Amino acid sequence: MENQDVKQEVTDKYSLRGRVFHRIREDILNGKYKDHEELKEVAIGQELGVSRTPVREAFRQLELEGLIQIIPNRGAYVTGIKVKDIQDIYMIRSKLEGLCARWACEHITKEQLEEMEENIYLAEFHAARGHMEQMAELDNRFHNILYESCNSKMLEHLLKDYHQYVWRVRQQTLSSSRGAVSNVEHKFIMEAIKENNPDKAEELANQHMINAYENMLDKGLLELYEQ
Amino acid sequence: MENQDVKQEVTDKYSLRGRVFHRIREDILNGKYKDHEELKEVAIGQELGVSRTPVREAFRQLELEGLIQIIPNRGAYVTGIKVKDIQDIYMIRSKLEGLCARWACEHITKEQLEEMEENIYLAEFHAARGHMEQMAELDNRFHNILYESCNSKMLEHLLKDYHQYVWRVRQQTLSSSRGAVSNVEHKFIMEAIKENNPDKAEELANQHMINAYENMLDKGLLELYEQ
DNA sequence: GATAGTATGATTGTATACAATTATACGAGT
DNA sequence: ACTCGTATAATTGTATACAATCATACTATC
Repeated sequence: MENQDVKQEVTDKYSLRGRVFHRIREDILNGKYKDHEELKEVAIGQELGVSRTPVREAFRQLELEGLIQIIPNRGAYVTGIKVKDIQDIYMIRSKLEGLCARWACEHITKEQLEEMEENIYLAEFHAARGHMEQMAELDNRFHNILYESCNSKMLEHLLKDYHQYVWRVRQQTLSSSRGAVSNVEHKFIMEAIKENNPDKAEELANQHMINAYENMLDKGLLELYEQ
Repeated sequence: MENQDVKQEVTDKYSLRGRVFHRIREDILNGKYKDHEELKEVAIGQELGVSRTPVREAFRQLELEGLIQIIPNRGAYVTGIKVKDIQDIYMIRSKLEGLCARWACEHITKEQLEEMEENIYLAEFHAARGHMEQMAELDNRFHNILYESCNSKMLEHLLKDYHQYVWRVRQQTLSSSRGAVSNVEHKFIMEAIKENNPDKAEELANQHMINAYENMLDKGLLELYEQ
């Protein structure tokens, strides 16, 4: 099954459709294409140097991810990131990361635990020096390890999706002072998993998300996405 | 935004792609296409009387839903329903239906509450007479009302997806004696929402899913999907 | 007989051509 | 001036043609 992801990456890298899909996805998430903007097949095809076919296939996928809305015989329109959606995702993730941490207690491998410890150790180093970019990357990686350690492809896939979705906001959040605090929370979560305490791990992961969310609110970071 | 769903239905009904998508989806979920079976574009196109283009677009969507796996330049292979996936989904849904019920306390409309009451009342009637088909439909509808009442398009969409995914299993479960019990649980959930008690509503919805899951295990209904 | 290499056929990936639908502009009628 | 209808342009929906890739079978070589 890990195979599938590898294959997927290969697809995305070498097929035009995959490249178009990821490119448009990025452009929407990064704000190049604004809310309600119309995406035209030929225009995007020309911009990327491909025909309409791979563009259309990419559109179908983007629609299923909720990033665009396709109206039959009319066109594809960007569905921008809504503040409400981000809020909802944080609450949903709160529950699911809790579940993920709970399952991780039983299924995490020695290698994954070691990588977590290394991750946290490294993050302490970079936090002390204010290396924001590295912090963001390490945070990213910590959560991905957690997702992979729960032994559920379903949950892993779901959480990775949401994680991606709020990536931009998250990066800004971590660029604030929360980086160090967040890392300490990671440490507690890891320790709970290590001592195989599912209730504690769940509760901590739960709270970790809520803290991140409230920090975001406090800092007014969501206003960037106000409509 | 409710508009979007309507538009989507129109697409699915009138576009070839939408029809192909739903048809293949059904066929996979209903077991016509077995696990690991290869789906060939031309064959399916001929069977449905369309060209490869709409079939390919449908494939891309099915891949994103995880129902098929596309290996570049090789083909599309059915990813059958795994027992593990169903188990995971029930646990994920347990958490999310809880969250949904919690949010419903604040956001449910008078109309939705009335439809819920009617639903439960009707279900009592059919449960007493052993009308399994109606019970399944009413259960379906109850959960959909709940999803729609939480005021979160994100959560609603997610829960509806999962609900669909385990539809077959669920129907079998309800065809057993649990129908009446399940309806009583619905009643309690509704009452908790009605009296605006989020903690209680969440806990009850939570447990409702776990009960459904354990009933499924007890009855050995998952063995139908054993690989 | 086993294996490596090659040729052939099947299948997918992409581009393009044509059909259907929708939006826009223009003009006639009031 | 306004509205309705029609013509035209733009855009998407679908089908098909061609290119690239992969699987299979056959043959030559050891």
